[in-house]
Amino acid sequence: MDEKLLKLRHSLSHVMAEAVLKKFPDALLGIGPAIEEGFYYDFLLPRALTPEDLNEIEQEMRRIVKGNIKFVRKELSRAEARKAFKNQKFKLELIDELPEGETISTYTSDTFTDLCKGPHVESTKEIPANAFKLLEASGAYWRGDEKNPQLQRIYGTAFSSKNELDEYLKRLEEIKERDHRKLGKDLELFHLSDEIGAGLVLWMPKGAAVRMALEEYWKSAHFKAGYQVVYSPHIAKLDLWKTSHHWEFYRENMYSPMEIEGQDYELKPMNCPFHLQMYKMRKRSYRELPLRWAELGTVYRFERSGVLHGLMRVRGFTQDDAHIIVTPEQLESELVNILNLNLEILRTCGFSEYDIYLSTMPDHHVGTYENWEKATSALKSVLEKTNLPYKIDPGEGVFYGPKIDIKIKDTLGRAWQCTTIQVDFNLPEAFHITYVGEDGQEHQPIMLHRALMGSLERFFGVLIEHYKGAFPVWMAPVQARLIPVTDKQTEYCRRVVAELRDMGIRAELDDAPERMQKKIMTAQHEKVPYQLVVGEREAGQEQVAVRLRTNEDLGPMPLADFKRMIRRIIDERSASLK
RNA sequence: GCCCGAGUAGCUCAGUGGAAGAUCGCCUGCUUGGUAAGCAGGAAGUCGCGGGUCCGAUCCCCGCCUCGGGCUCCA
Repeated sequence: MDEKLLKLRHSLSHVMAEAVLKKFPDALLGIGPAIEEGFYYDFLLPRALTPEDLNEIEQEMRRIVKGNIKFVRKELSRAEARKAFKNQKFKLELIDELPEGETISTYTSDTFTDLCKGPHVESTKEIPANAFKLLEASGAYWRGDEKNPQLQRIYGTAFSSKNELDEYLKRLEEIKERDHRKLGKDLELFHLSDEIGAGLVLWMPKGAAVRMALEEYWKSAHFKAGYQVVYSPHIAKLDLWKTSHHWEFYRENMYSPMEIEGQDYELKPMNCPFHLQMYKMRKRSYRELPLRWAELGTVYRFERSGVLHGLMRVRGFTQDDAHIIVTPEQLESELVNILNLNLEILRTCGFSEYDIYLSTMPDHHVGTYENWEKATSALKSVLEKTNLPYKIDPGEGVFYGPKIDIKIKDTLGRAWQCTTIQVDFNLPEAFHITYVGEDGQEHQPIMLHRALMGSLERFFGVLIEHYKGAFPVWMAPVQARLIPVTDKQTEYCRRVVAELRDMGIRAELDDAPERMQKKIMTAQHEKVPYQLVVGEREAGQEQVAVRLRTNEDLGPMPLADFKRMIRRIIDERSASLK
């Protein structure tokens, strides 16, 4: 965000606070910063805000802005500041936490003075009165800590011109239209049923078709990259999770154990301990490494009810997981392999822009500082060698090791965390896994955890929003829909469907007692890539008239030509339709 | 989990302290139509669940559930 916009938004948050104080003179003030998409301010108020309140506050803000109010900065001593904000306990807390020697300043505009280091606009003259809007009120804990009192946060947004505001509001509308929950319902991709339980996904046939296409591609890409696929059960003895340290470090996300014949079993939140048991089935040689075991493993994690969100945040999900056992010498080159496979898979699925983060050692962790250091520098060096720009996320690693997280950017530029690549010295240690080296001695290998799509549920949610439901042909739930012009062509259409299905193409006949135009509209709404219209002319000449969901009409073509075209588009996993 | 808001037909959504509505979809009949909605008829609702107030509650009150927007956390 540029400096000008930042000043504008931050100044508006002060104007908003003034308006709120006029309405609620006893309001206690939290903080009120400018943010990525606007600004907010937190207040402790005597009652809950209503939408009408927001309206009134916004009107009052417009009145204030039009008054050409000056923003005046003043520096003061800690004692003066404490005195000035003696009735504002949250501000006092902030003052007391300012480090010794820090300049303390306030900004006064009109009747409102706030503890603030600035900067601000010179005067509200610089704020266009028609380019800001209050968006919503919600709850927010003081300082983001749920042990603290909950304040009411008012969000607003502001721009340098009405045009930009309108564009932003239009973008919000666009986001709403792409919402995977809405599209998932309209297109019958998935279903979340109260009676099944929150955060537990039912994949409807059309969503399942997309998933199968993804899984098929995923398997072939992994096969080429030297992976082997494995399967493991959904529950395991609680002791396994104690050995792995998950019970100690990850318990808050795990479900309560269930007792089976006097033994405690636990629903799996991760796949790794299973793969380690497979490794330990027998003695392993360095000649077998790197050992790459992949599993579409379904895990269950407890998530607080308030964080669940469609497919993006659920309680049961399938990771495209893999665990790779390497010797220390193989670590870096294997990380490069993973990154390459990852970028290839993401690109094929339509994503070519990313935000990459390197997450370092968290406070609560296992393992030696030395190992953490080694692992972190390996990740760093690989990112640098592959020329991928990244940011450091300090303290955000997993308890057993540092990680690279990749957020993919969709068509609207929104970032979604999917890929995670983690280095782990802990589990090999905890499970005492070894390999016999060239020297005949036992050594401890390093384990890599990685999920590229992340979870199929979230990845699917991102895909739905990215493509707005109009999936590339290779993923599309229905790839071709046969539309007879009259009933007389139904038999021919049935035969074409059978022939296409023989080729593995998801083709369907629309034999509803409706007119062709209606069937085209239905296919358009369902975003079916190819609508094959068949009238007397086509049926008589072994042809189909090909209409694309882009509304483009390719006209009649020999059925054999269409088959060749769709075969090629699918095999190339092309984003195009012809 | 917490704060705020919402829950009416399969979907989207009107509505009312006194007989529950529309559109699309679904079913039936007619229509056989050449690139985005043919005509007619019909079925469909425990008005989220439980309790309370009231002669009477889908509507008012209380509790719960689910969903949405946030806070916090994550694939």
